[in-house]
Amino acid sequence: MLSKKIYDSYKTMLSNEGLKFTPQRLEILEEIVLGEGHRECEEIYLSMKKKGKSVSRATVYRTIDLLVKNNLVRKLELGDGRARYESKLNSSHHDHLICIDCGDIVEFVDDEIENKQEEIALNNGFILKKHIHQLFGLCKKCQ
Amino acid sequence: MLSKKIYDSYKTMLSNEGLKFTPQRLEILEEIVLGEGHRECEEIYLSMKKKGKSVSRATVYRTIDLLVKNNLVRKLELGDGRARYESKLNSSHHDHLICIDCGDIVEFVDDEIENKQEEIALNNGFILKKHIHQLFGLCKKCQ
DNA sequence: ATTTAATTGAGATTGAAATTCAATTAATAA
DNA sequence: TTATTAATTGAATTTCAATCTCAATTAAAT
Repeated sequence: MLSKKIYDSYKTMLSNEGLKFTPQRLEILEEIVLGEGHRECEEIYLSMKKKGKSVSRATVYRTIDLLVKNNLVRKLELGDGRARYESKLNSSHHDHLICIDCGDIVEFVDDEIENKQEEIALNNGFILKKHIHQLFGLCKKCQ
Repeated sequence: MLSKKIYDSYKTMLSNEGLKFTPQRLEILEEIVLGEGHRECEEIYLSMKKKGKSVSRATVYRTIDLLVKNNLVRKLELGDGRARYESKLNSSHHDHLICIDCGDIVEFVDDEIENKQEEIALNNGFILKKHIHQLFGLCKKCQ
């Protein structure tokens, strides 16, 4: 179950956007925050159906877009045409190391790289807004 | 026109893969090597048609996949659902800084980041095969 | 309780990319 | 050079994730 803090801030966020607080919207955030990370829309949708939730693919897609826009969820594009999603509420910023064989995902952060990125943007006259940094390779099991 | 060196190595590559050296395959590589970088399949296709080349979308898609697979062309996925392509023959390795407003692309390299990436992979038991590193922000004009 | 505008969901649509298959063509051998 | 053969091409079709449509439903303000 979602913590009161998250529950309330979600309600406030929706209210601020002039949107309604619906059972589907609540259950989709709940599914993402409490469930596995790095899942695609279809997996999230199927997991909810399996639990007997009344929800449609269209609403999952729409709500996830909303959550991404409001910084509650992070969208991962791994280049295979299907986006993955993970909650931003239970972990801090990180990038991803992905096994090209088994699909396993490891999270990493490197402060030096984070700083370098800012520096590079600055040196080119850019204001950095976001970045995508993904390392692809073979994990221990797959070598 | 393609240099003899590139022309010959392309022929060798195709031969090694048991593939035929066709006018379409030659002209598609020529278009990518001699034309603008960071273009999508459709742009490459239309540019060729404009020049009166006899080629189809299907062949452009198929040949580009082949060129990417053989390391002659780099594929860029910027998260908007359309892949961009650039020749790897006229420039060395680099990553990209992209303006989220005007779409302008600046290339960058940072040796320290390159090393850090290897280190991170190693520390997690991975053998690094490739990486995607994209910085998104506002360029000078768009701030 | 009523009103009103937002939301939902089944199904249709979109668009980039991949695939099909008959006609064509490159490459090898005669 | 010609014949043979297997690969290639391209128009059209298909795929698939994602988006959109619109009638029915529902949250929330009055």
